[in-house]
Amino acid sequence: MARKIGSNGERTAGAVRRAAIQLIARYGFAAVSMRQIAAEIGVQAGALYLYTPDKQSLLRDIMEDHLERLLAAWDAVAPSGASPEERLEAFVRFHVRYHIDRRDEVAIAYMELRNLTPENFRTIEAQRRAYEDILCDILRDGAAAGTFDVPEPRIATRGLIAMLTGVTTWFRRDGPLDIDEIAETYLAMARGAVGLRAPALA
Amino acid sequence: MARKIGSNGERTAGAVRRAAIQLIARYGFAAVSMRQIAAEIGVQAGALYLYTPDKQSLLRDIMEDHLERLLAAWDAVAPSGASPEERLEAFVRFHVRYHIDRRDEVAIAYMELRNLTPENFRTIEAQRRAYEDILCDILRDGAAAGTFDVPEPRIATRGLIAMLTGVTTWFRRDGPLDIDEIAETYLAMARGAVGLRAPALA
DNA sequence: GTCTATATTACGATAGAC
DNA sequence: GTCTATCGTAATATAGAC
Repeated sequence: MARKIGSNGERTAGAVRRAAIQLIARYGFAAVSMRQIAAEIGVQAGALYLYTPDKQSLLRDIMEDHLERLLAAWDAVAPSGASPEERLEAFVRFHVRYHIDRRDEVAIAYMELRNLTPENFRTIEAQRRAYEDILCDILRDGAAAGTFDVPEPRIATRGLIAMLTGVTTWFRRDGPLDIDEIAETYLAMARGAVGLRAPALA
Repeated sequence: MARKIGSNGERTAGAVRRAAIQLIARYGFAAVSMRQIAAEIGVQAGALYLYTPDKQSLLRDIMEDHLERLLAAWDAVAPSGASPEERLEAFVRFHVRYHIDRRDEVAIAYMELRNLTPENFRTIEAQRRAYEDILCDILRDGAAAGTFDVPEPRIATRGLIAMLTGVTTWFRRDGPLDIDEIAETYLAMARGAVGLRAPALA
């Protein structure tokens, strides 16, 4: 969806997006009205339609941008020429940190799939699948190399991603553990789940 | 919520509940209207209010009944006097099977928490926490006995439950794997995640 | 026990003034 | 670029006939 060119419009466009993400993550797409989003940023409901053709497009754009950024962020840190074990470690640490940092978008991407039109769903689902395939390839390579014990890579992939993503439902910034400690705890579980022993120190 | 005494009412009460569960699981609580639920069972919207005082109570009752049944079902199969390892196995098999069998209720219990009033949320959250504690106690006992390697039992509990419950999002009855095979795959991952080696046969 | 009819409120989206 | 005003529709819930 095209952005308008005016001066204040740029600011408002961003504000619309941020307010929509926050409100939809908290209350759900169907429960949030365009009026609520408008009120959150201090404009009237009609003004929102300068920045989105309709409510559905707002949801699709939020999810699409999130998944594009997620895939790009992994590409930027993905280790090349590393062993499956090293790639798994990098993926777990990346996933936990990224999903905590973008909790609202993550919650929307996971919970609001059913509020997409069929056409929009296909687009988003393909992106989600591309992300899933990153981990699945790591598991397959590790199984092929004999370092992982993973008889069903697709099931293991979904199990691990569900486990890791779950952190977004309970993590609090003021909790007893910081992000790195949590990531290491999840990493130890993920390593065990694919049949790797604890690293040397233990 | 009191049930009416009439003859046809008994049947309709059950139909309301079943239709509500199915529709809310599929489209989400906020997106489903009382008219839709009524249409699904062939009555007018007004007739629903013979069986529930309002839409919110319908949601609370669905979640409350589900969690009560879940806790009762575990009590019925929970092994007594067993080792942490045996209890973990029993829990994983129970959880996977029960959550596949009651997918609609499970989806509602996990996704619609934010649509509960604060008071209803507290009730449901306490039940959810009681279920979580079952697994957490198993992990703590295993860690205390030295058979599990679980430095953070609460995090491990949430990770495992998220992993196991994820099965409800992709399982298809006509898929290549039956429920028992899937449960064994998840069991192997869960065992590894808590630091148990694969059982003898491998 | 269920219906029709309705009160009341809110929704998404658009039109036109400024 | 934003506002006010509004159109058309649909929501939850209730009242009263049958």
